Amino acid sequence: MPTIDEIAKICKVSKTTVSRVLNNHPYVSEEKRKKILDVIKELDYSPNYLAKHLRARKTRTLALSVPTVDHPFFGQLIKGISNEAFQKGYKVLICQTFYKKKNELEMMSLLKNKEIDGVILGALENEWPTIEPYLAYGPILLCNEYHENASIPIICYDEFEAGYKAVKHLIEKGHQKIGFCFDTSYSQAQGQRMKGFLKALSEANLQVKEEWIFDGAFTIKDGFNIFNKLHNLNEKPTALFTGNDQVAAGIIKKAILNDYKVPEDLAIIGYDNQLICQVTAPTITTIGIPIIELGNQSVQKILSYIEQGEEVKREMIQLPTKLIVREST
Amino acid sequence: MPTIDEIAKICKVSKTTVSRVLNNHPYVSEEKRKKILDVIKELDYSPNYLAKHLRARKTRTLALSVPTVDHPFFGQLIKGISNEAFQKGYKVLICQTFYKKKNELEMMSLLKNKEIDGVILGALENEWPTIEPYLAYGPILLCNEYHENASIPIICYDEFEAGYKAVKHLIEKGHQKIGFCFDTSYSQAQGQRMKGFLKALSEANLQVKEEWIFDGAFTIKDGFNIFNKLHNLNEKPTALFTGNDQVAAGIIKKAILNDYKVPEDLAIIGYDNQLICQVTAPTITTIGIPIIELGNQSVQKILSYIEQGEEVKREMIQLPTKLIVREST
DNA sequence: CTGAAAGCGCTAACAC
DNA sequence: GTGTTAGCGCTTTCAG
Repeated sequence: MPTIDEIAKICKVSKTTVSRVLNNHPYVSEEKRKKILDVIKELDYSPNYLAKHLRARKTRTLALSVPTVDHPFFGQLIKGISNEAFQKGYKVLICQTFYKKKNELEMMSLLKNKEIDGVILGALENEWPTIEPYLAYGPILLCNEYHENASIPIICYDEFEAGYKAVKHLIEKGHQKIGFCFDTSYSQAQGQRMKGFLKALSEANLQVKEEWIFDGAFTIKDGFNIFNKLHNLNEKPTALFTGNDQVAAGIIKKAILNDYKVPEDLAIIGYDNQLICQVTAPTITTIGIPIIELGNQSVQKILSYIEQGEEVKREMIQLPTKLIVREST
Repeated sequence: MPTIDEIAKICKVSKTTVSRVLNNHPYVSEEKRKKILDVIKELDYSPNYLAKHLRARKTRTLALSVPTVDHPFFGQLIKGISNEAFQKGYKVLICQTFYKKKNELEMMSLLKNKEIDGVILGALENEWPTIEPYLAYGPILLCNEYHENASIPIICYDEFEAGYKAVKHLIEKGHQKIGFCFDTSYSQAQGQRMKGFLKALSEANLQVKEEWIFDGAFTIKDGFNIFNKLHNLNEKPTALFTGNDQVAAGIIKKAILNDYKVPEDLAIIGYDNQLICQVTAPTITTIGIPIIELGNQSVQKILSYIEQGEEVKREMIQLPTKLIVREST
């Protein structure tokens, strides 16, 4: 790969001039510009990323953390964020936390290394005080997560209201024994969702039993396991707010195999409105989330901080969700 | 963020010495090493990625192309590849082609820019001659794809044999009218798969009708559409090799809704052995692919080229697949 | 309009 | 053991 110096030498100009045509500066004679452009094309020259950005002290790449990439929700989130970033001329480095604090911190240190210009947290593993110091190195933003003390922009949706309306729907369907699932990361977002769940229950003078609350709910397989636990309970819930369509699908499958009638014996409500909701039997009632919009807004917000060079401040953008009723409730 | 110079100044040593302790070189007095380490920790110093790698002329990052990230197969592939690369101290930049030649070339140019050290193609959109020149800038490797002329390592599995055994299974189940689906990218890998399909048919003296071959088969929704097309046919196939579990799930759902008996009226075989195979009713017969292994081997192979600095050469590693029989056939 | 020179932050000969 | 110096490839003053 030729360097800018070689181009300059061949064109018998200084590298300054080459740099100027590369960056579309004015004040270069048409003649030289043309010649330089020709040689650039001929030698198939392309400027060195590392050198260019070392000089500019920025990288035009963002990092995005997710628990794992092979989950439909996060797959779509990544897709949305990558597209939007790409259109603005930024690249996205995907970092999987696998629910480990350590992996999250390793990503944060990319910010210190100047390897990235900003971080979008699609998950939050560490306590906020652990993350906060990294703000000194670049903007950080929470997407699809929530934290009460985080002094950064939060792009999310109203998890409380989503939890509330899901459970309210189950209650209206006549259920009194309602369970809840959350994934391994007990995030504040899921805490909010649970508060909504509890509010709906208490409004109807209902109680939860502790054994109706299941954790580790993320995949179809987790759904299988949760069903097994539920099935072994003496007093079983008759409805479950699973917080995740994959989990819902897994539970439904096992329930049907064990001669439960869904939704009569066990009503199930998912979360995310993934396509899988439409292929199970019965189909899955769920909460629809504007994933792409979540991604777009996150990118726009973080880029505005990066490009203005302002200090991030706490602000919260909540996107609307909707209840989508199908056969499982 | 402090630089190496500041550390040096504070410790009253040259930056060479600081660099030496940073890189664990010998020949630094214990005393100075200790002092330097202390100051580094105190100032929370961390070396600048851009500067370090500009100097070293490498980036320790790989690019991986996939059609789109929000598809279970590619999600798992990304996960496997990222993990393996990460363990070896490399980062991976995910690039989505969305089946566009242009996007693929944009990724290839990262190699020219020295923004990445190597490329793993998880999809192949352009013709091989278009890609080949980029070999001058770094190693390229095909993963989960196949191309007869590509002079690079190919980590794949025997698509021909997979197609053959899938269709053979359908024939053994008594089917004579068997259809085939492929996704929008008519890759050579899928070509191989189709050859296996055709071989099995011809061995049994069976014919395909052109209208039994469906393209655009990638998602659950595509499965819905394909079912609709099939349903409108005068002469319908009684079995379908869908090439994809999501598509299989979509077709099965619509078929059941339209009072087909699966597998009696329409047998369906998927591809990939995703968890979704286990939650549909009926469950899906499929071909199991060693996705993680595919990723591991790809990373190991490309890193060996990057680190040895050798020219890549054609070599093919084929991993085994297996037929997993469930209720849909 | 154009070029010389400085410098982004780091590593590695090479000398001492 | 340690420091001086050059240079990775680029952009940007500043002077002409």
